[in-house]
Amino acid sequence: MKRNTWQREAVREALDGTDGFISAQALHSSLHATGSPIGLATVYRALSDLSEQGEADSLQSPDGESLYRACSTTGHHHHLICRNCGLTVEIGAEPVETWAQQVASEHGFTQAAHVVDVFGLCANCTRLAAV
Amino acid sequence: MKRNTWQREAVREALDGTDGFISAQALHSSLHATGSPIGLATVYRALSDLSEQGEADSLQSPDGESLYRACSTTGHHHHLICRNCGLTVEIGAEPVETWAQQVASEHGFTQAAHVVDVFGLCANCTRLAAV
DNA sequence: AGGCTATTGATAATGATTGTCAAAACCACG
DNA sequence: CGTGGTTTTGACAATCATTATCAATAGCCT
Repeated sequence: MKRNTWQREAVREALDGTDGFISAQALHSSLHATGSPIGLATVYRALSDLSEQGEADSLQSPDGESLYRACSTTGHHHHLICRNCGLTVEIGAEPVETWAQQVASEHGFTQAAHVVDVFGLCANCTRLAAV
Repeated sequence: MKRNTWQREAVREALDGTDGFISAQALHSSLHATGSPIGLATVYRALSDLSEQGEADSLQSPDGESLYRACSTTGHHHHLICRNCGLTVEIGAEPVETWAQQVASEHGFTQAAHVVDVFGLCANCTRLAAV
């Protein structure tokens, strides 16, 4: 059975209060900074639970870390991420969904899953970078 | 200056002779299996070099390993990968390219890059899995 | 309240990747 | 064909994120 603990709740809230993606390590530090004695292993467990239950999304940073994010929509969606400031926009991707399915079946593949993330510079960072 | 060594050549050839993506570790084992005394660190270095020079593509497997592949086309393309046997098909993704650009600009993002990979089970593995 | 069991957390273990550094290999050049 | 200066190699240690271990704790049901 699934039990409710303050630790899990703390992780959920910390995620909610964070803009963009954050690593398990960073989230743990952040919690410690606010005085929470939560353990690192617990943060990892809570995050992978949340991710499994669809309450959080996860992706891998270019250098191999797993990053997590609390997502407002529970359905399937993708992300548009500013590579400079981390700002993240949730985006639907209907055209991509159908395209992925089609390409997969064209080649005889089944159980197609896909990784689709768009990295760029948000309007703000674009302006700053132009200077 | 960049020097040519048989080790670098060996890594390049091993990559060429491999279907689909392969991890640095696996490539190293594979080389050892053929009698090559090449060192693990060297394989890592050679792979990251090849990847930087655009002679190889790299991506991260769902469990965080870095995988490499020699790609036939040097242009921009994506991959359809069998998550069981590693079989890989290079796919163009025109619809996705335009979609990504469009979504990015809709949100004021510039310099949009994207990660698009489709994982599934190839026809063969699908059949095996059905048993 | 009592008991059963899931969860926690400190720490060890794992596993991929990168750093270190002396020895060996490469590449002009004479 | 040697020689010298540098790059590259490779064995091994170090790092870093993540996962496993396991006794102690804390939830939840009755």
